[in-house]
Amino acid sequence: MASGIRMNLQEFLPYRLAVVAESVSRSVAQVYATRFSLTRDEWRVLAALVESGRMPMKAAALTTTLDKMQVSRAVSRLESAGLVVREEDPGDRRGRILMLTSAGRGLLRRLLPMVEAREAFLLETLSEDERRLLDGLLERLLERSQQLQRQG
Amino acid sequence: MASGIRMNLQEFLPYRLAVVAESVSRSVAQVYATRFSLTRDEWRVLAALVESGRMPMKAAALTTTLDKMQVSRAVSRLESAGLVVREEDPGDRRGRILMLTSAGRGLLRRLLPMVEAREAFLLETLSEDERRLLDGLLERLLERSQQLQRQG
DNA sequence: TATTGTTATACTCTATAACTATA
DNA sequence: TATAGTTATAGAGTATAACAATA
Repeated sequence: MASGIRMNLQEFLPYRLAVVAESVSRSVAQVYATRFSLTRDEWRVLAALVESGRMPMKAAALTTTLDKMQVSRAVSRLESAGLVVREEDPGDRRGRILMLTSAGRGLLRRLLPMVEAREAFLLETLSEDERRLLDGLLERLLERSQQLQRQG
Repeated sequence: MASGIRMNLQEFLPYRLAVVAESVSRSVAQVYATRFSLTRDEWRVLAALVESGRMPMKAAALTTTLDKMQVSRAVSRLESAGLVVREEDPGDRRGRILMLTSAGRGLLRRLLPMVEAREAFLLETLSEDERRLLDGLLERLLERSQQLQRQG
């Protein structure tokens, strides 16, 4: 072509990944946002709490890959909605521990099956081998992209 | 566990995809945002113009998966920066045709090698077979997620 | 001195829709 | 009536940093 430069956006991996991730994200957000009035950050914090029902805020930030400010704000809203409470951490009085309330557990009991049904629908088209492979490929891409970000 | 409900956020596909896509996106944005002061939307519009150097705005919206408003704003900024111009479409006077300026082409000639080097670094860890497979898996996930979004 | 969590601020992005000019 | 593009506006999300309490 005239310009002597090339680029096909459609085949550019970062673009493809962004488009797919955004579409997948929207398909799940339809459940937690539209039907349960949760933001993505609130949903992530709740999801992090499913396993044990309690977690230090610091740990919630790590497992959700949100920063402390995003967690702090999401938790404020969740607490106002009566879905979680914050209590003091006796081991480190700077920290606070998040706990699901029974209302929070109730919401998750209704929400999780819907969200997991959507994930199952997405995964239906992939064989077991393909799922494992996808997982490994994503992991490698994550590591490489983090390496690029560190080197600036 | 006490709650009788389960969910491991780390293994939840929509979450994993979002985390990887965001990290990959940031690793590329370091180039176009930090070094060339472009937003993601501006970068996408420019990338769409690489192949032929000109394109109707409507087509740019389709190939970038941005909506017409996002394209309109990105193009306004790109035009202020002297990187593209809009001219009338003689075939349909509602439409306008985007054209790269020589400054735009010059910027792309400097930017593309850097961006493509990053993509190459990301892809280095994948074999040819794995790249093809990843592409197919992403395509299937995209279709399925669009299906979920349509059904609401 | 460093860390946890909160708050403030400014900035960007997003969603919706009204508006114009054409078709 | 419908479409291409622009503009307006309000709401969400993001980035940075200052701050209080504690380690």
